[in-house]
Amino acid sequence: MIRQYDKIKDMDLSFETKLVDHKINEMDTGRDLTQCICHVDMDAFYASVEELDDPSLKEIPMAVGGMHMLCTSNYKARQFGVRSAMPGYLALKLCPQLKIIPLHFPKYRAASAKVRAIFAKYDPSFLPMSLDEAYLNLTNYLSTSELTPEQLVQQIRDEIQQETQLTASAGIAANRMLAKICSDFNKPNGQYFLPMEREAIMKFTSNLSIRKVSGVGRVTERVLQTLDVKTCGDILHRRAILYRLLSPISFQFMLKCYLGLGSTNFNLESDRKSISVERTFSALSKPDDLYRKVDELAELLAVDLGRNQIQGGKTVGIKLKLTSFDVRVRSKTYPSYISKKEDIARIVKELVQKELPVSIRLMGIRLSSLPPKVDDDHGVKKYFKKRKNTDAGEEQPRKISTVPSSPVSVLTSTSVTPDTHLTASIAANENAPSIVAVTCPICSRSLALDNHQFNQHLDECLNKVTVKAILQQQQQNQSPPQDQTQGRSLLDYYR
DNA sequence: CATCGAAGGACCC
DNA sequence: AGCCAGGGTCCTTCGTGA
Repeated sequence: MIRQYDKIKDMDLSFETKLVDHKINEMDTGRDLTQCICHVDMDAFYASVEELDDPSLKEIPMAVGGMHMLCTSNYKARQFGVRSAMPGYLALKLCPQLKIIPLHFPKYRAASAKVRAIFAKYDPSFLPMSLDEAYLNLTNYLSTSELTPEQLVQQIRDEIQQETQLTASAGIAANRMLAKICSDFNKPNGQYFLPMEREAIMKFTSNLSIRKVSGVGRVTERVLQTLDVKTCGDILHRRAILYRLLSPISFQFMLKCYLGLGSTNFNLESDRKSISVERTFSALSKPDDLYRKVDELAELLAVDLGRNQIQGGKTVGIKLKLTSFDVRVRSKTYPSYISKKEDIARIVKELVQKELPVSIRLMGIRLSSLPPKVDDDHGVKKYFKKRKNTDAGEEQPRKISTVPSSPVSVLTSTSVTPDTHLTASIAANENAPSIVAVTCPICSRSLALDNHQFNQHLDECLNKVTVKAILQQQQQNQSPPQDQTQGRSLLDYYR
């Protein structure tokens, strides 16, 4: 798939560059710098809570979790390289004297509740992401106080420490994406303030490793690395290439990274989409053993369903991790909601049966297509919420994403072979400042212009029409372009 | 052909 | 100095009903 890149990399991408620049400009000027968002992250949360109960743990390397996997480690243990999300056996190799404490969720929940009570004082609609992490919108509070954002956040963190004896780190910035990154900057017991100003933000992102952005993991990092993109600032130089290579959604995401854009609203009305249980065990392959596991899991899931007040789900799915570590996911959707333990078990067994013979080390079962949450009000309020949601999303993740054809179609649709067409005209212009007949790829008009005029025309055209409108127009005017770029998703590069 | 369901992944905490 | 566990979300692609 790198071949796709090789093909593109030597091409003339001046048109793409223009198109992207226009898009960047649009996004840049639409920037919202009015909000003050804070991301608070408790330091080594589970481990710190355990240390509260047993202060002697502070003096030794310690981690919380199980032999299979650790959730957190204290800072003593981190000196040995013991990190969270590390299997216990490996951690013990790194640090033989490591003490591993089992999880005590009720304790963590209690500590979390105290912290959240503090958050609520400063932002009643704060957004908890997990027990130890939350976003706060401090804009309102700041408007009624003399404090600077930094002073206010210091105050919040002091309060947390007084109330719980636990320390927190925080990031303060114009949106969630930036605040999240900032909270990592002065990690244990510190905070970082990124002013809500364009210049400061652009400077910040220009040298920021792309990997710091939430949503960019190992795979994406590697793919981008092969495209010479290491920092958010690098995205600008590679914008045309990225535009050609990535899906609209991925590309939009890249531009946001470059510009330091992120969402500021917390009302993501997130009812859950699925509920599941899964367990790892020593290899099983006998059907009877598998079915017994199914019964166990179905039982657990049914209990969970009840505890979460979920009526049921229309889609029943299984996940099998083979002893080879390959993963198989299967699912089936029904017209009515499935909720009873027996029904779940029966359907799951059918799904499992089709996979036989298998030897697996993990089995998971899942219910999705859950019923919409009916929060006891009729019509009006729901309608209101919906509206609020859509108009608040002025910078939602998928703006150009609804375009079914690829962005490349802008190019491919106008003339038979637009690339050669464009480059031909430009090449001609190099030889002499002659006037060449070209077809504008945007408005589809035939033009007799020299290179400079043509570029000017492009600018005008781009300013008049939004990218979306362009694409729509192209779509209805043109026959479907034969698109040789199939895999523009990041993931495709991996194969 | 717009939609949906299924499968496969990446990623997050 | 290996990618694990368990609970999720979201994105993408493909195939199939219309």
